Amino acid sequence: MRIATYNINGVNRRLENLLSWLEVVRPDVVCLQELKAETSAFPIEAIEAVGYGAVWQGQRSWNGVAILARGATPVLTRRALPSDRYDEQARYIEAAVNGILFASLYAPNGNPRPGPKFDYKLAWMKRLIDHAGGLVAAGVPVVLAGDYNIVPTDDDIYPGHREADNALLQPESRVTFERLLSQGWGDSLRAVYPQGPLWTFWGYLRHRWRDDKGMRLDHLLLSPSLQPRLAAAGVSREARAAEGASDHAPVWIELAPVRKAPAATSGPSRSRSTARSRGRKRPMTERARR
DNA sequence: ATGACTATATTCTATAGA
Repeated sequence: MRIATYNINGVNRRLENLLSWLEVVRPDVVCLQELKAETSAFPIEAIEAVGYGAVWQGQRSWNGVAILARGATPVLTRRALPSDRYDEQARYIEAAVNGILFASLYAPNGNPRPGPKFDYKLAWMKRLIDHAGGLVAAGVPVVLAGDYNIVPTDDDIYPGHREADNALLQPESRVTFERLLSQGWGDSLRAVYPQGPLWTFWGYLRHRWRDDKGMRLDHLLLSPSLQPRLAAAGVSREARAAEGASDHAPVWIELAPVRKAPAATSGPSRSRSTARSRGRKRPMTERARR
């Protein structure tokens, strides 16, 4: 199952970029952010025409989130975070597809700092953490996908940057991301690529794309039960390189199918995988202790 | 300190983004 998150930066302005990317990558589920369109202006007919169903929450001018599913309509579970007093800001939508719960979230930017926008960023993240904690406690399989507007570590921004005042890098911002992970969520891109550049955003200003000076802002967090199924991950840089592209690239993961319990009549394929697991090295923690 | 770039609404200018 291929899952992607994509800050599209205007779903109507970039509809052709979105459709051509969908037709090439064919993800099973896509979480979109920054629709920049009212709910009534979401291009559902064009999206259905390439084989996707969708749920979405729009807003005039800014924000806006959606969840797309190939060959299915996601089952909506909520259109905002609980106790969200800022419902006019369309930043969260949640829906189930094939037994997995998906959230598409667009966290506040928070600049300039200090100020009310930074306060709102931290307050919104606290509401996300409260809700996410409930999802982990419930034990359901969940993917929290979206633009978190947080650079988690110094390894997630181009070297030599001068962004020290940026709300996306502040310790208070990073702590909220760490609190999420400490609930048990797995940062899937870093699970596959533990170190090194993994940019998902390159600003339009100052030739950031040409110079490959990016940041990692878009994250796919997996609930504990899904983490063993993580098979591959990547950033669709070709979409950022395209004409008229969003300033974000799509980020994707591949989840392996659920392994079925061995049936009594299982054939030769089972013995092969058993042999492979027998030859596996001992876990890192065990080796490290010696 | 400012603007550079790209978007939408407030539209020959302002606001937001990151």
